[in-house]
Amino acid sequence: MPELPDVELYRRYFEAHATGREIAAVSVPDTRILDGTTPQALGRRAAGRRFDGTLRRGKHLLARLGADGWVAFHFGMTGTLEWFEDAAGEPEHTCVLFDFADGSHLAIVSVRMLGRVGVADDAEAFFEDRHLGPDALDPDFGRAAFCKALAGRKGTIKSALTDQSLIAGIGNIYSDEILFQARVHPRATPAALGEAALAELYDSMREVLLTAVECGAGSEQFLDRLPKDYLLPHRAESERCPRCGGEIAHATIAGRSSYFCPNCQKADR
DNA sequence: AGCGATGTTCGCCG
DNA sequence: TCGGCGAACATCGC
Repeated sequence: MPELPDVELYRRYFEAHATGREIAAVSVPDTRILDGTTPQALGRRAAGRRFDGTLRRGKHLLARLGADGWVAFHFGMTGTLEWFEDAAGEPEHTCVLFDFADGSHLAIVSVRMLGRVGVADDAEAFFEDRHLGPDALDPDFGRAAFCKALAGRKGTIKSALTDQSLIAGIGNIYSDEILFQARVHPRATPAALGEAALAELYDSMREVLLTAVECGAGSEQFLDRLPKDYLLPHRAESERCPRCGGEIAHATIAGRSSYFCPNCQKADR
């Protein structure tokens, strides 16, 4: 699940449960998730300190340890955060575990091991190292910057939207929803779309991501809460378009499984 | 049993 | 140089 809306909700969850608690110890039941650090280094950096703020850019969540830098989380395809009070509540597949001094815990859970946990001294440098573009919801990333970022691209609009070095935060699921809402075919090219359609696509991008956060992306009731004309609940084989009733098409585009409505979504608008 | 899955990265190719 | 593509990573569920 973790694309921008999911990670934004993880960030809020982290703020609600982990921020402010004194960290007594850090353990790493599965070190494969560590990226550029060791259990010892992570423990030295965090033990005895408190998380005092969070920062999200795209799908990366960073948690600040005062002047001692950051712990960086990336959730891959299946990673989650889980805070719990009773030690017996430790989830399966816990890779990193923060034990707080008050007896509660925060688990970083990753079933498929595609997530990453690292440390950083400087957040901006961390993002630069990863060639991460501006966050899709960054207020400073406006229509003009969006159009400029996409305009020169030769490939499909879908590959551009999901390129984290161009715009950070959009993955396979939300690129499909954004294109559906903008009525743009995933194989359209930025050049064929032109400035006006790209500007509309920008509006759809913001609207979709903000709506997904508001509706509680990833929660059980999420699909029911979404507006009636959203593709997400119908993003499957032989489903019907919530707008025109036509059959949803499935194709591999930009190397990813893509769902769209061939009737509503056009390559040149 | 086999295939595909919300992500990222790398090598190969046009 | 750019972009598409497939594989790899690891595991689960249909």
